[in-house]
Amino acid sequence: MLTSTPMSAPTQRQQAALGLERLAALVRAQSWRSDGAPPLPPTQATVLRMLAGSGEGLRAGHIAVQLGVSAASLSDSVKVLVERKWVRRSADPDDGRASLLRLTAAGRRVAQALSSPGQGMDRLLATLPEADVGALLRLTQLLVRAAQDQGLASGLRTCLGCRFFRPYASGDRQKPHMCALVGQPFGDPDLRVDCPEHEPAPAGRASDDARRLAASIPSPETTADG
Amino acid sequence: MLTSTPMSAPTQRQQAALGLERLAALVRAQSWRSDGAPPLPPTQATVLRMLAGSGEGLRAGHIAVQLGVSAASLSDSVKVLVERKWVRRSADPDDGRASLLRLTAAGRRVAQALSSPGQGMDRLLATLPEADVGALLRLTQLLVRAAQDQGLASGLRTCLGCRFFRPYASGDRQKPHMCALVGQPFGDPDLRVDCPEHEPAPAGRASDDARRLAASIPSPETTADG
DNA sequence: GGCTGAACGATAGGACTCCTAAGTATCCCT
DNA sequence: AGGGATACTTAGGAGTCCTATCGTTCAGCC
Repeated sequence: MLTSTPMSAPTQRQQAALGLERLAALVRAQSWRSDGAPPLPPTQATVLRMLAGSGEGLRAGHIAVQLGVSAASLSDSVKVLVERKWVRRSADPDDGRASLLRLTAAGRRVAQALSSPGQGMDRLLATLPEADVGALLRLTQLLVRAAQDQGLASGLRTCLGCRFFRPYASGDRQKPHMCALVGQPFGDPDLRVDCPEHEPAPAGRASDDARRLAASIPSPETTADG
Repeated sequence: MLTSTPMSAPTQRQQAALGLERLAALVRAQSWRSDGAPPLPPTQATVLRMLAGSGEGLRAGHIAVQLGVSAASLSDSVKVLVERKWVRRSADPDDGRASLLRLTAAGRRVAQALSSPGQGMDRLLATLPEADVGALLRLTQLLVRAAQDQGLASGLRTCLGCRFFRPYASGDRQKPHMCALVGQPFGDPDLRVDCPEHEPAPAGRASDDARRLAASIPSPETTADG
């Protein structure tokens, strides 16, 4: 009998991989149809959002690394954004070979519309209870971190992998983690994906943090209202 | 009052949205570099995996809907797969307009290599503790379900939204849910993304299930081993 | 100062993905 | 049988992404 699927029940990992892949496809597709805001191609939208989140401009290479695409690919997208007058190149004072990308006033307006509540992903996440959003945030960080470790992307400025990050160091249940830079406790919901103050941690420490964070489950307390 | 960014600290939702978007980009980029297996373009890989998971072939429209792309887009990808002799079209006995897509022997080999452990997403998920994989599975289902509700994708055969799904109906902690079709209890890790036996539930019931599942947090018991 | 190798980034050429619009064949309903 | 809806394909065009190559600049070295 040679059944096409060797096991009757696929493993949880396989199912999760399928789900994640499907979700990724939908997330990307979402960008084309964002109603209300101008329907931008997905990569362009992402670049605009990244620029909006970083006051003084970003280098092309930095963005390419964060998205896991080649410098050439990114150059394509930037070219279009420049043609549309949403992004401006300016010289990087620190490096004559590089240029800093900044939003123009028009670009800032577009970026604003993109990340306004009710747009894109935000609309999906609004359907989740708060505790789940925190859990999702933690999981995405772990996975992005894993991707980093495997050389798929590097240079992401997440709390995980930052030398100032102290997981479960505050003793506070609601805000268990600490940022050693600002000296303040914070919780899963406050984990940053692209923190301007980020400084990379030594490789060993980062993996260790990841393991500690991974072993925990967000505390049910925050769901009190069931 | 209409402030652009009301708070200096980004909300958890915005951070999660950023993380999800970044993760989606990485997930997609991953496909190009899968080492060991042939580096397939992401959409083609996804289609092959879907076909591998469904014994008797799928209709083009079904796949398009699951991926959230237009029928025309999907037709493009299928054309390439057929040219490469990995997929074969055969007549759908039930509908003369449609054709069923099936893997050829060669296609089956490729698909197998793609989903073998250690490939693609599986490698990322292997870094997570088991309980987190379960949590991720649940979250992806909720989000995919939310996407369905918003008309971004329909036709996905997830447990959520299936008329046989009974969340938290078994009383068993480890396997709290029930599938009314097979009459067996199962847990978060067993939730299906693309179940062949799926039958859609009435709209109201589905949303209700989603809410119940959303309100819960995976039980820490499954992590016993810290 | 001038040379060399590495790094940043742009361009060229090609493949893949995705869209809308329009066309063909089939199905289903009246 | 006729008419509208449905499944799918084709055509045309834009966006994304790759590798390979090139020009510029930086950093280290003579």
